[in-house]
Amino acid sequence: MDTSEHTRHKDRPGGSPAHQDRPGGSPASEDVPQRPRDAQGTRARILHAAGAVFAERGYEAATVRDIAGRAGVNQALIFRYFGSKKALLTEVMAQGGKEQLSNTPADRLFETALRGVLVEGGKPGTDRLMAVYLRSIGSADAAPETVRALGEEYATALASLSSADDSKLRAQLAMAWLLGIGLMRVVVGQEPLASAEPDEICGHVLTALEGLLGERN
Amino acid sequence: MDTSEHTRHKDRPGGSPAHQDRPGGSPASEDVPQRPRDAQGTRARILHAAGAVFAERGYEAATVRDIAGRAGVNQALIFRYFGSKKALLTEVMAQGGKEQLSNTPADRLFETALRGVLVEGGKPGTDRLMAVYLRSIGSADAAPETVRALGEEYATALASLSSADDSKLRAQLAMAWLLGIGLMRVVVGQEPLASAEPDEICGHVLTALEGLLGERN
DNA sequence: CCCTTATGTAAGCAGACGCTTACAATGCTA
DNA sequence: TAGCATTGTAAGCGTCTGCTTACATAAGGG
Repeated sequence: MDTSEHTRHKDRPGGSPAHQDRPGGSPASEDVPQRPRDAQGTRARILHAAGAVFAERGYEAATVRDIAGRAGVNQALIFRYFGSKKALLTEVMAQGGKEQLSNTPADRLFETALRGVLVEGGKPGTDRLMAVYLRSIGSADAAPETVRALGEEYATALASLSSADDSKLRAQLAMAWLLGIGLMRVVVGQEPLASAEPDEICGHVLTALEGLLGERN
Repeated sequence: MDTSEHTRHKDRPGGSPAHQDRPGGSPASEDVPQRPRDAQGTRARILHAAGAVFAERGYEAATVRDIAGRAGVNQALIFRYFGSKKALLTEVMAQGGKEQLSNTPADRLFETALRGVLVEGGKPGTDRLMAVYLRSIGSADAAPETVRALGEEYATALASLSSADDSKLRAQLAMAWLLGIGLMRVVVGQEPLASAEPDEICGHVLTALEGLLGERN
């Protein structure tokens, strides 16, 4: 069928040996103009590119050749640094997952996460972790496990807000809503949900969940 | 190293030439004991097998060889009857999608759909249409389109319950919750959500959504 | 009976895939 | 300068994929 559809970054054209300068807005860019043999930098570039490709195509449709091409790196390095494609996905998912959890008080956690989905999910600039989750959840078995583990922690934190005996179930229902909204916006793109203002969605959802999460019983 | 990750149904084991009689508990089995050249029956068997395989593995991970094997049919027939793997998915998704919509009054629609997800989604016996949606939504571009179209109709019907000016957005939020719950139960399998009683979940969700869907403003 | 059409089968094609291997640079240290 | 581990590269291996082709049956009609 298609075989084409996405731009094939063939390879570096001529004899120029591989280094292609700093790609630009790297974080806290050192003054070092060229670092031709930088393991950490290469690892980071691979991780970043992998996040982007997984977010765009999902785990199965993404290829290590695509990732290597986007990172400007030989694909053999992916296996040197990460071992396998699956391990790469796991690493991508693991990075940055728990930061929000430890930096946010429980009673602000849900709204923060929801706004994260609403804002971060769509823009191509951000790391789009949620898109990786949503697009890969059906295929790779690593994805459901990671989502389950991460969701477990969110739900536990969220459950502490309610003293109901089924507080965990309630918290998981709230998390499920969050995921569903992300799915509809990012992957399905259903209107008017996909273009609605985060504030409006937040208002509706938080109002509806008031009883579920906050009630004394 | 593994490269495999999921059980590979290698191929038909021995020299036995692929025929393998009527598998037994086929749905509403006609009395016809053997119909060696039955186009409609073959088509139906392929569709049924495709639904099962797509539901279990998702679109990308499912192979036409798997589907053909499960249907007890030569894989070339899949392309004769459906043209392509993607067209097969579309057909699988299209079947039975709108029946519920036309058979259910709007004010019972959401609960009916929700219970459908909660009951049908898990059991391996049923056709598990929801599982196909959830597992394939990230990969095949046919899936998001179908989900969007179907969700559009559900949301429109649901929106008629509210006279709010953003009633459609509200309805889509409700549908998103439904999808998210299905995702968490069927694909992720997060406990205690995955094993919770449909009645309990229904109660929580319907209570929370009362204001969203029913309110006069 | 042959001819045509519908149905099923066996084999394979061309390409993409994850991953490996053999080897060239590079930098560090002694 | 020699030795060595680290980092990067080119090429390909074996397998799987969706899909096609050439051919075997079966039914039906003249």
